[in-house]
Amino acid sequence: MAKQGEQKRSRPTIHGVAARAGVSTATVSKVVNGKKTGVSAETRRRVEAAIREMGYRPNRIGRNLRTQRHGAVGLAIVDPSPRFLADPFTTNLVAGLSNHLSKNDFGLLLYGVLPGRLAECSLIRISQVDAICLNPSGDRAERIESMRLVAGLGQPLVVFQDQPVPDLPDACFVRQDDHGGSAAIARELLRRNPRRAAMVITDIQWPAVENRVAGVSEVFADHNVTLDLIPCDETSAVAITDATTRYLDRNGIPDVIVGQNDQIAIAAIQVLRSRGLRVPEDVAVSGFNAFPFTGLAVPPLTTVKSRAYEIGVTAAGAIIERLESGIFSETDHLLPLELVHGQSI
Amino acid sequence: MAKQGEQKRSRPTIHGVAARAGVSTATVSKVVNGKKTGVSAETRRRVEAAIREMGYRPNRIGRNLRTQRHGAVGLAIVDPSPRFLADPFTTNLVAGLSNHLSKNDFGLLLYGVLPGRLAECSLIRISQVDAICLNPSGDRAERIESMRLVAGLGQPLVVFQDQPVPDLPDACFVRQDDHGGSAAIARELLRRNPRRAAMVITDIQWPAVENRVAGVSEVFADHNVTLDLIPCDETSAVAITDATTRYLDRNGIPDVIVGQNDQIAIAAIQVLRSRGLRVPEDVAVSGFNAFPFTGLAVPPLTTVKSRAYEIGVTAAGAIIERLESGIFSETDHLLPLELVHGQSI
DNA sequence: CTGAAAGCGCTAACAA
DNA sequence: TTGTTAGCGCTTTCAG
Repeated sequence: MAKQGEQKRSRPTIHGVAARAGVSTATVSKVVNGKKTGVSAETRRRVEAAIREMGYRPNRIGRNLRTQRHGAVGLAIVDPSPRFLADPFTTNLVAGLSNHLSKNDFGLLLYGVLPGRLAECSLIRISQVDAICLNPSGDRAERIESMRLVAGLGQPLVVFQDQPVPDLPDACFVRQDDHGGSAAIARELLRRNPRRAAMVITDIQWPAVENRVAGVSEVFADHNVTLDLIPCDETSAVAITDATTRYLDRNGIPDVIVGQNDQIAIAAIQVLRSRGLRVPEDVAVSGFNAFPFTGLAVPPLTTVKSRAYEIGVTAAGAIIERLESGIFSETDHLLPLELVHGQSI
Repeated sequence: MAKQGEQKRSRPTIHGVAARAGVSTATVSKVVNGKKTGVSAETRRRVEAAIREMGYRPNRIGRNLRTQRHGAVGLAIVDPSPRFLADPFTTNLVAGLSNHLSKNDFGLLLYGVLPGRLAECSLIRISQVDAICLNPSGDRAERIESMRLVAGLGQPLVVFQDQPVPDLPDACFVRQDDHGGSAAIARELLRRNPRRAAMVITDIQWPAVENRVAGVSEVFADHNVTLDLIPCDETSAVAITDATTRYLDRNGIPDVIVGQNDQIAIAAIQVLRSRGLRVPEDVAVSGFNAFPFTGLAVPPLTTVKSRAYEIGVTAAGAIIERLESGIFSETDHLLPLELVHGQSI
């Protein structure tokens, strides 16, 4: 007696619901999973009532074991800082990914990983997910190593922002055209007929940074504009202003300053203004990303609108489709970017 | 024949390993789980060899089903915006929570939830985590409703930033002393002998905002300082500057402007400067949060250093302990805050 | 020290 | 339409 029906204050299972509704577990399962067919309206009502009364919530583990699906996607963000969500680009990407996944009843398992420690991450070691997303950093070789490590798990892989690696078996790349975007910025800057430009960039090697530098240097090289790179720790406002100040002290004032992102551009503008220089009259400055808050810069930045949120959404869509069809129908999603005209050039 | 031993290119299971090593699954399980006792050295070696040769990795789901543990914690962030990770406070909290959880081999399942839609979230509908964290918003009644909804699930609950609700059974509150911090800010502002103050706040009702408003108003009320509230959409720089501008046009220039956070304070400073007003000479301005990048403000903000990352870490610690001991040893963690002296007051 | 066996909660054939 | 049943991969008694 008192074996199944009288469950002893532990959480109700499908058996308890079945007993209460006077049906079999199979029927409850059909109702829970919204199967349209195979259950009479009357039975369905009884089951739904039992579910409500008992506060039954299906246990995902049982379902997972049976279906061999986890209903979750993992995201590893490789970042040297424990504050791996500091950049608005990343947070917008995560929001887009998470929202679109949960719309399809997938969860997002979030991991920040220090460079070189990917293999130790519990996402790789133990967590079971249906697909893994990777936001790699470091130089291209390190990034490829990360991708291969994850690809070796034999799970669908989505890589953000990096150039496709052709021989990864079950992988998909989702990125925006940072190269084209920064080339557009550079062309805009050419109107100032610059002779010398400085580009302030992070000292972390993100693929996006490489592409933005490449886009700018190619355009400038074609027009004999010298390009100096100023690397710094972009997470610290002081570090940016210090590095910029040091550059100006040593090299004099360039004709244009290219910010690798808007925060950097704003910091550069601060430095210039503190020296009594006017933007854009004396020095033109450009940003990158155009997230809402950077609209506050004075003067308004000429920048490029990044599409981080859409990258997340696109990735989620690709994963859902891959999981349903068994294959990534498209393995390289490249989102085009557009210039935002401000008054800083 | 060919039933268990010859597994057909799918991942090896504990049965395959057992067959190969010529032992039972129970023995393999002991070896896999590092049980020190109950397995002879010789047997252990054979099993380990089989594991290596077959590249066996235990399936987490099977283990979970048996142990009734999910190895994951859920976080629901209630936010009217789909960009639920826009605020640095939230992202720091998430980073701290995620990092400390994964250090203990727990995953973090992240959900952005629209107000009033919590019940529809799969985190709530389906049992898939060992504990739930809630970052509530809305007015106190709505927040309490959210808490009760989650608490009704019978899972350990951690609530961020809100005032404790005494009768929630298995819950723990983790928050910082926004009230005390903003009172400190207000006392600092009193040095300017203000008669009238304006506080620019978000139009979303976060508990932190309530506390910050309360801390400021109490101090000001004691000293007969009028306090006007200026609500606006803080995610948009333009909305902040518009609301502030409108206020100044209608009410004239207050003696001090209290920003509910640093972004808002910076926007307010922009507005004041564009009118030729000096900060702090003509108007004192204060911020809140002191995340790295806001050090860039001119003049440097007088603000309060928030401890979002530590809130996340504290919550993770509380959850781990709760899961091990069966009870939250402390149900209210209140982190003290400190003033950061800048030059904006 | 080792193995047989009983499930953990759920789904999906298949049978009725 | 509904129920019976056989597992999914694993851990854990308990008996040998």
